[in-house]
Amino acid sequence: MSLETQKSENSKPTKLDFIRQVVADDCKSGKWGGKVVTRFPPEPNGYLHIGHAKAFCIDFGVAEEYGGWCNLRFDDTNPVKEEEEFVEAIKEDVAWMGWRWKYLCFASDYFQQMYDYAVELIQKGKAYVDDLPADEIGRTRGTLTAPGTPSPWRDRPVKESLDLFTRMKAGEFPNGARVLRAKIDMAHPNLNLRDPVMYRILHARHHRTGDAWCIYPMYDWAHGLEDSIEGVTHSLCSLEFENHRPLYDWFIDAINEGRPEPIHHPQQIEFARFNLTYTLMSKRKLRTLVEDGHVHGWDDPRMPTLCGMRRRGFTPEAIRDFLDRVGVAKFVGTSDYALLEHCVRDHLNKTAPRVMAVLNPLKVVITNYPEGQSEQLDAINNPEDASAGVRPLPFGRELYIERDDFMEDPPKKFFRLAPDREVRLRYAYFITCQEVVKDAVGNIVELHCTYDPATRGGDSPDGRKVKATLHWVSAAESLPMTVRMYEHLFTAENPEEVPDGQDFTVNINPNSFREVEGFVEPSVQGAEPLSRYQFERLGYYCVDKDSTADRLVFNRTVGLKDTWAKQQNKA
RNA sequence: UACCCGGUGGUGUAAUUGGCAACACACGAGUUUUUGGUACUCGCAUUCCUGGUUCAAGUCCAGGCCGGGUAGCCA
Repeated sequence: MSLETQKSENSKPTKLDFIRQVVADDCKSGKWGGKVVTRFPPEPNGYLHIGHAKAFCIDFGVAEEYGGWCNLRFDDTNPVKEEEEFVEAIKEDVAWMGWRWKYLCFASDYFQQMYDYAVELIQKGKAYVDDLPADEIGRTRGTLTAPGTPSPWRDRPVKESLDLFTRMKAGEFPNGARVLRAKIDMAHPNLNLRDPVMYRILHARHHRTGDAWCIYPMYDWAHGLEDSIEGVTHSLCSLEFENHRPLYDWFIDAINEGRPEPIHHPQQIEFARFNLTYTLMSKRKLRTLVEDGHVHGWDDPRMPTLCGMRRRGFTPEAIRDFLDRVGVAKFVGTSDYALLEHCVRDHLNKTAPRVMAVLNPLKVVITNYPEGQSEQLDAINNPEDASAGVRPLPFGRELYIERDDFMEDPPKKFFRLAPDREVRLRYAYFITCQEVVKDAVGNIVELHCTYDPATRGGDSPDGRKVKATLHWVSAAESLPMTVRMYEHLFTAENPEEVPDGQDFTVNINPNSFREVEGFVEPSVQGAEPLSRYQFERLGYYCVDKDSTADRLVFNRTVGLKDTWAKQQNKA
């Protein structure tokens, strides 16, 4: 299959980013025999967020577009930090985003192979066991501007290193007693090449290998080998590993030196991670938010975690669309949260059924509507999708409308209900406000209106117009519900930007969470958690997992664009 | 003050590899509308700076400025 065909089948007319450019060129030149193998290599020590999603959408996306495959590989080289629980959560999130891995892999599956390679390096005089304590290794590494100094054990005989390394593996030494180091160059301007540690002693139970090992490979030693073993052609990663690439190359070259069958040497390409306005991506800071109770958990709908965004009501399609539009480059920028919201609205507009709900109810009594009577009206489920059909909607004498939709003394541009003014109730009737009923202190308690029976369905036979259409629910036949309203978690576009000696928590938005009680039309009865709706004229809402048979709970995913509110804010 | 990588509207990316700076979002102004939604129209840039090469430079060269990454037995 030709590249062109492939691309058009995936209907991605977008120009190639610099990574896809390289991959396309490699496919054309036959560099890897036309093969494309990528991988997404998370460490199973936390939940995935939108930043990870950018990475794995590139990994899986590139593989798919060029007829190759992508592995999901857990980088589980540090048993003290990793847990099985996260393996499952990560698999769920990647799958939810719509990706299918070819092989499910674990770095720990390659421990023996890595060990064998390490022994070879020692035999070649390219690695040595160092007895220096950790702090001493740190001190002798030098600084950014000053060279390091060689360890006194650097030139110890190969035989001795071999013996010591074997005994490290056998468990003869306590944690931290010795390490295996690559013998490269203690004066190298790239600090990664100053005899990096390859193995450390860690007497810890591993979530997959149990007690089989008490020495564990360091990331820099392991990662390139994992890619090599899996035949990864394009090892895509973030910018901070640019400085590590020479080390990975050195390791593979060192292994291949004098080897009749060279092992596979993957090509690493780095791209920039991305930042999102009003959002924090650092795992440590997200943990602080959870542990200090600023949010209600890792899947709090305000969190940028995939589980949080899922609970919020974001769709995988919208997230992917957003990531596609953000693009790939080497410039570390900050994407606009508004773009994410746009993508979410865009997808939900096409797919979410419409429903009417009132979040800040104001009672309306239709005084000329017969008491005790009710009727069913037809409502369109989705004007963007004719196949979604219609549903019945109960109408009665007493209704609720949104408090914001009435003003006793309206300004010039206010089109909604006001005394003596006529508006349309969506899919129902034209009504006219006749009387404003207030309590003792002057609060508006209810409105008395009359309706025009001839406008049933919302059209006037005489052709007269109204300036506004309001959403509403029947007081007698609507369902009470709790709605959780979310705002940005931070008030600052860049939450990291803080005055003097303060930390990011000063930027936390105290109003990011608010619960309101409202009413929704009866058609949503029994909706499953994660069901998404548009509450007409309000926004997109999704059923929360806390919802029960007798109490509906919704999360606001994102509001509709609101030019009226925008004008108000300017005034 | 070492090494590596970057710098194009407010934001994020394009520019057939030297040929009229394009797209989306945001913002502003309108049209349509039984959602003040959607859709549609219009507006919004001295390509970080200074020199150089060239008929022609965002693109090539030189110097500068600014930003990011790097000193775990973390990944």
